[in-house]
Amino acid sequence: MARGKIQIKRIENQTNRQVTYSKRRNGLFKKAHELTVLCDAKVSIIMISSTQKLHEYISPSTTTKQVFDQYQKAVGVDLWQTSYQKMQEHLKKLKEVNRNLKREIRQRMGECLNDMSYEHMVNLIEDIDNSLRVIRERKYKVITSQIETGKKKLRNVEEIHKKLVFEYDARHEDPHYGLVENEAVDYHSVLGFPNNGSRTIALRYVPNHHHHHPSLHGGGGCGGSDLTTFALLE
Amino acid sequence: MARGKIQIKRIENQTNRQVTYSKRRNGLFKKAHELTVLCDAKVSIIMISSTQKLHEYISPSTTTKQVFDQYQKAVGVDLWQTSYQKMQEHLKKLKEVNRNLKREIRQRMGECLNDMSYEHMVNLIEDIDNSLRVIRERKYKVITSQIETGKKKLRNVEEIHKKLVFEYDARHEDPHYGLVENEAVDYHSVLGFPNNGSRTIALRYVPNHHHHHPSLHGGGGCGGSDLTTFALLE
DNA sequence: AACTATTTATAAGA
DNA sequence: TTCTTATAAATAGTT
Repeated sequence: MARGKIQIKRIENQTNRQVTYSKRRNGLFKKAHELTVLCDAKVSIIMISSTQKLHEYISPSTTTKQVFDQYQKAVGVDLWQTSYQKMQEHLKKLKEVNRNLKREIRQRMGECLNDMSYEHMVNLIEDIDNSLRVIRERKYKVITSQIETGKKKLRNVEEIHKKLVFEYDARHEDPHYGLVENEAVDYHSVLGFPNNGSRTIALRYVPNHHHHHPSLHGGGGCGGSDLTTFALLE
Repeated sequence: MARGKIQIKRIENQTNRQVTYSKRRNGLFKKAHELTVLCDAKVSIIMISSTQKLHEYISPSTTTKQVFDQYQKAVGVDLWQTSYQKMQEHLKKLKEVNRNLKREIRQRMGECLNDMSYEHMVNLIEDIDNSLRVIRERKYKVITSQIETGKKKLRNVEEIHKKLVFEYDARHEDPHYGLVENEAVDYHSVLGFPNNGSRTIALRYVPNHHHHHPSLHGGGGCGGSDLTTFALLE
């Protein structure tokens, strides 16, 4: 607007364009500020240059966030306002639910009974009583099944033991009996016990040593590392 | 900037202010658009007048939301991004807490016991048992206090009844005794019972009719609306 | 909303 | 970037 009129169209020379951007940006911001003061208005300007640089003007009496919020309220466009509000409502509901759950637990634990009606108390007692019965039944079942498992495992051990004794006796009657190699018995897989039981019984039995006769009643020559262990029920 | 220089300060005359607002707003938007075209830039202007009216300019190549998003990314400052994230974390935590509370309740109600350890189950039973004891004690207390209150009220009624019988007998011995008007006894206030008890006993006693002798054993002449009622304990 | 005297913004050059 | 300056554009006050 000086030294010659210009066409309003993209300035192709990049340097020129940037200079003009800078000059006119200042002009725009100055005008915006004058408008702010003269007319008691609020102005927010955000500019992004062709090189993606960002500049902003905001009236001194406000903040960009405030203007954003007002814009949203006025235009109604869903920038994020609604999702924000929905979130807050969700939060509120969750808190409410939470409070109720906590109250229920407290009541079930015998607290906060002062403001409870007599009828409600009777119902609560009946309810808890039923629950207790259910849980005790469950506990009973667990115990029963554990005992059952224990019995089976015991029977297994006894059977193996019997076999071993039988073989032992047979060998004593006939020294040539049973000199078979690789006769190892995998107790662990037979019993289905884990290796790492916390309480174990060591049976001094060395199954897989060549040129050795198995001995149930333990010879001193058996190293500790060869002990076969049986986990017991905890 | 024409026909005289002006000071950049608030225009007090409202009409002038609004005219200037309108003119300069157009000027600003025009400049913004020229900048957009000349410099290949993106400009967002939001203006709020002193009368809270909102106007905006946005470069044709973009949208206000896009500019907002870019602004947030660039400025990064706490417009709402962080508060949004904080909210989401809060929400997540609440949901987690909620889930745990619900699980606890379900367990206390005897559900979801399959994945509970035996020890945990024993503890739970003990805990619930204690709670039940507490609640039953509480229930007992409530019953006790209600019975106590009932006894007191009963004693009151008996006393009043005795007095009435005594007065009745006295009057039969001496026909001139006790011809006193306004001898009404307010049973309700004496007993402390509410008027609207659901179960009531009607005592046919008309205390406040002039020219009538009180009769405890009810004459047919007594209208139903004059019945004095006693609320019983529910 | 239109007019216009004047101020202001700014394009081009330094 | 900043300064200068001729000139285009914006606009205050008026109609």
